[in-house]
Amino acid sequence: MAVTISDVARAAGVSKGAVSYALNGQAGVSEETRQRILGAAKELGWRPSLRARSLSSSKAYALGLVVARNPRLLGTDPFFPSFIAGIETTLADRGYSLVLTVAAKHGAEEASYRRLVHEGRVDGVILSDVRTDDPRIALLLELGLPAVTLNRPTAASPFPAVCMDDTEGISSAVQHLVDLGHTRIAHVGGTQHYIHGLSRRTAWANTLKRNGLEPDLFIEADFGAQQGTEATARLLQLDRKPTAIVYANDIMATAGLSYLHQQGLRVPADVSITGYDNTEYAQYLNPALTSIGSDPLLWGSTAAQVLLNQLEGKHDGQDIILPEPQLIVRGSTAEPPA
Amino acid sequence: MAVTISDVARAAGVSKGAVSYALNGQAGVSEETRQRILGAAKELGWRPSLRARSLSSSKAYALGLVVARNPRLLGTDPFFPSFIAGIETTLADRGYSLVLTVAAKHGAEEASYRRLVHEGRVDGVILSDVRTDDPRIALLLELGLPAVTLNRPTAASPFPAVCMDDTEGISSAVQHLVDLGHTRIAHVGGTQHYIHGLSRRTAWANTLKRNGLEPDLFIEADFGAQQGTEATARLLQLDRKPTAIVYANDIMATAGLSYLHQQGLRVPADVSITGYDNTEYAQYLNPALTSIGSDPLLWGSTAAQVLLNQLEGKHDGQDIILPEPQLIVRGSTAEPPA
DNA sequence: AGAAAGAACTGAACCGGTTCAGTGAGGGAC
DNA sequence: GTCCCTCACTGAACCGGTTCAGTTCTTTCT
Repeated sequence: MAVTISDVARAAGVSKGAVSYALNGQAGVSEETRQRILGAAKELGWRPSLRARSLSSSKAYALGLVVARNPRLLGTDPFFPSFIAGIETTLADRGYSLVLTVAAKHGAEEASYRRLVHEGRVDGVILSDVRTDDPRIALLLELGLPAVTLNRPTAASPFPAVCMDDTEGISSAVQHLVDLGHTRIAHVGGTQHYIHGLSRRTAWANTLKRNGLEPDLFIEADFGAQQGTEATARLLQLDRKPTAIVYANDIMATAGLSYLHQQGLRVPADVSITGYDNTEYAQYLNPALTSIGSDPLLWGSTAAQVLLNQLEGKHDGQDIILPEPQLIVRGSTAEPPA
Repeated sequence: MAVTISDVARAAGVSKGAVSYALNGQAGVSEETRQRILGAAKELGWRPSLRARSLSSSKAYALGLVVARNPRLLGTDPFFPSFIAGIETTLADRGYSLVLTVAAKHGAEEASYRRLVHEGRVDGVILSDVRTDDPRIALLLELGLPAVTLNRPTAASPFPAVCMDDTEGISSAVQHLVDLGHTRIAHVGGTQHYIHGLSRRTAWANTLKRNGLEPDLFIEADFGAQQGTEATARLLQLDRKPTAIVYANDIMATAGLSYLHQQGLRVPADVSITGYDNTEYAQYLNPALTSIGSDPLLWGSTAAQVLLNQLEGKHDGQDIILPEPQLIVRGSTAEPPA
């Protein structure tokens, strides 16, 4: 079969233990012997068995990601594929793997984390889609599972966070609209239960207030196309109709755009709109969508790095702040109608 | 620490071996004893250690998926997230996990498969994005790694395939256009190197021939927006300009639509277009995009099932044929200009 | 010079399962 | 009554690493 540690030990004329020490860079072997052992290992083409290692060291050499989304809607979101790719760029280098779980139903999420722990599949998890008072924080603590969170949770969390603040992006979108002369700027927010839903709304509101405008045109939706349409419809029924709508993501903006067209409104002549995510198709919409472009790839690779460092006791516990997503102005924003 | 097989054996008054037999439903214990053992296990809350099992049984209890895509473009594709969710629905039920790998660079793909095998991370892999004469078939054979392929490869493959034929969808799109009166129907294809790129082109060509039309308006692109735009531009420069364009996916169609608008052409009044995938945003384009809707979720869950059955020796080797994706007619197709 | 400390390495236990050879009891055939 | 077979189960080896308690030899300190 495959070559084992015993083969290497025999070839190098030492004991199994010595080989283990040499491999892991631990004390207990002289530099000379270490080289001889590593030489023999190389010659024999030895790769230590991950399974044996896992068993004796109680480590999985893998990280987990639990995605709690309706599978049918998952394809909508441009975030995850890139984010996962980012995680992978880090893991591949470090000999770790990613175990991915999709929790469709609500109760399935907690069960997924429990299963990952009980089966010892992973050494830690990356917590995305953090919610206000996220119950998973307590769950992970109970399970004793190390983690890193995307953005700092509102609930007290002992885990390091990797933050990509959406404030600046949203603020500059709103400011951009104010500068164009808009005074009735609405926000179609995502689920406020998610901290990124909430923070986008807050950024929108704060920027309006800074400009002496009232942040009263708000409707909560769920980041999905359907509710994006409905929210847009409700805004149009108001007495105080908006001349600009800041959507919390591109898909809602896209659905809103479609609805506005159906109602005979021109974008941006009658209504300006902005999205968030800078989805690839955003630039091909008619008109091209002004959006805010984040960097999920960087977010993923950084989160994985922080978690691995944490596992190795090398992380200082500080949150990592990533560059803020930037506004990308395109054709969907213009001066308000006279 | 956690309760082990020895604890259960002691509690039930039998040996470790007996517990193992009882757990795995093997012969060697009487029904009475089996019940007693299972009872004791339940009482103690015993969960057999995946790691120990993996080591002694040489199995990983996990499947692998290697995605070879440029990470930046990965977010574009609505296929993978849903597909992965489908895989998960099957795996979660069977106690397996999914190990996901993203291979950014070209050489990284082979390395990924090798690593999964050498580290014993997975018991089998799902092969997506199958290419003509796909070199991975030989690689997997060399590595002795079981697999299932999405659609039947052109190269001889001993692996079972789970097929979702794109022929009918494309055919009915072309037929739909012919029925509307179009005679110059172009195809902007995806990479022909992928079997789904090739088969869509073939379906387009065959349907035209069946209707006595010449399939001469073909341009190969790479399934990406940029090349979708360029291909559209080239089609418009031809003497024999198309009045309809069948794109191999939605993102190219979307980019094409944008370009047509820029050129002052109206869709569908001047040019009809169709996509493929039925991305969520397709219905929100202006005009809404006629597309072909596949079912990645079903594809994923079925592929995982077939592979697991295969691993347990329960699969008969037959290919599985899934329902064909269907045409969804929307506003982007109409009669050709007079 | 003698004691103590440290470095280099060995041997065996251990992680928690699976599996196989072996044992003893019970039953059926002749 | 004897032989043989089957069934139910045990004990130990095994998977391939990690880790800890010892052993031996060298160095350092007083």
